[in-house]
Amino acid sequence: MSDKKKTSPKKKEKGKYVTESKKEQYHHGNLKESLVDVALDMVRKNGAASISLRKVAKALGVTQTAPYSHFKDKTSLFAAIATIGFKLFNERMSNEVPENVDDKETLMGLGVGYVLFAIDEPELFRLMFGPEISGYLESEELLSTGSASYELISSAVSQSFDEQKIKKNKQMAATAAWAKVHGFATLIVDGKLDLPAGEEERRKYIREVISL
Amino acid sequence: MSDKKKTSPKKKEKGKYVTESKKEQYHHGNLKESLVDVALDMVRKNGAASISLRKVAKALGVTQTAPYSHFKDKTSLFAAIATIGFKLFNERMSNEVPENVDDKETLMGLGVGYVLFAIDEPELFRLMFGPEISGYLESEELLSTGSASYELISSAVSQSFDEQKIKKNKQMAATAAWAKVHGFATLIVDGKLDLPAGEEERRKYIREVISL
DNA sequence: CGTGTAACTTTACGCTGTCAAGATTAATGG
DNA sequence: CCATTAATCTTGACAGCGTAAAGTTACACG
Repeated sequence: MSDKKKTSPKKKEKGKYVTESKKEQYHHGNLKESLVDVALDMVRKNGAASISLRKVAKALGVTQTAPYSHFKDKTSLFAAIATIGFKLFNERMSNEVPENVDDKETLMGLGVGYVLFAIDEPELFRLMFGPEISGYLESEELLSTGSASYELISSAVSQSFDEQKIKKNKQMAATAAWAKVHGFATLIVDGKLDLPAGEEERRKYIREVISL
Repeated sequence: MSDKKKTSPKKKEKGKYVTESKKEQYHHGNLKESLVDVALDMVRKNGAASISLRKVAKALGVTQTAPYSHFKDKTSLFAAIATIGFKLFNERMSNEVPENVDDKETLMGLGVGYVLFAIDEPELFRLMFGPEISGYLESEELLSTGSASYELISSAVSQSFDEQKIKKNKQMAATAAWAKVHGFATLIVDGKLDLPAGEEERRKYIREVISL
């Protein structure tokens, strides 16, 4: 009943994310970022369903309730991860568009980027479009990065149609384009489709399917 | 310490699924079907995530472990529900195809049915294509009803292409068709798209988007 | 009628998200 | 520089979850 306090410092195993050097400090220092880092890793490796706040906390050497100082609940941690996901997603799409191409090629590039991202980051993609954060409206950043994705495609469709002097309803065309590419990505991520092996073969395959 | 056994019969509330009349029998009678019925209801109303085996059991007036006499685990109950889902899904698609139409119209009807099903049964659709049963290979019936869906579309694409004397890779064309319709349905189910109000307006809208 | 077996209960374990209250430390302002 | 405040983290607890193990009931069949 005498020593409640840390007589032995628990011999913390100190994984790569546990604060280094300055041993055993009460405040972690940058727990919030670390939580996102670790959780992002876990999502990538084993999917969002495999995550528990307690495991994330333990991996960082803090107690199970420490995350609640930085995140309202589990969903808001997922939202932070998904936000990162959408940023990477938007970059990936943009990077797939070559300089100085016409609007049709721009649209194609975005679509290829969309699908390639899903291939490279299946679990992150699932989280971004999955039920864990669906209907979560409390993060402005998540909403904006998320809708930025749609804007990319939507405006490319619009411009592509101007270019080709097509008069069809642009909104519906954008929906159709988005649906095709999203469905393709979803089916791949869910293991419903087989893919060619190399990156370039895949790019070619994706282009062909998208253009059908 | 004397009366472990049911001195008072617990005054069972007896919801609509609890076996009627013959009160308080040890054996439920048709627990397996009842479990699926109740769970299907719950999925429809609140989504698969809202389900717990314990709640399903309680709704039927049996103890929490009773379901394990009929289902290996929670996933296999989900698989049973998804199987029903795929049967309804396949019926819905087939019913949307009028008699004596060409292969192109057949394909269109299937697509419209695909999307309409997703609209009418969003939670069931999500379960059918969601992570809960993804990778579950232990139910032959689930696998066959599931792949029947793909066959419907795939063979319609194939015939439609013969009809139109199109020579493109049929498999890729089937993939593209499936992707478009599946992505469309997924986006609707996830609340990412707005829909017209009436059934006929929706049918028209779906046809237009699909044909783009 | 006796017995095996399928259907169900009892009990229990470890894991989960999250709340409330307290301890510790960093930050701030006098 | 010190006192107070506010942020951060810990302790402890609760209810709900999936599910394993072992016991009980009752029906089906020889």
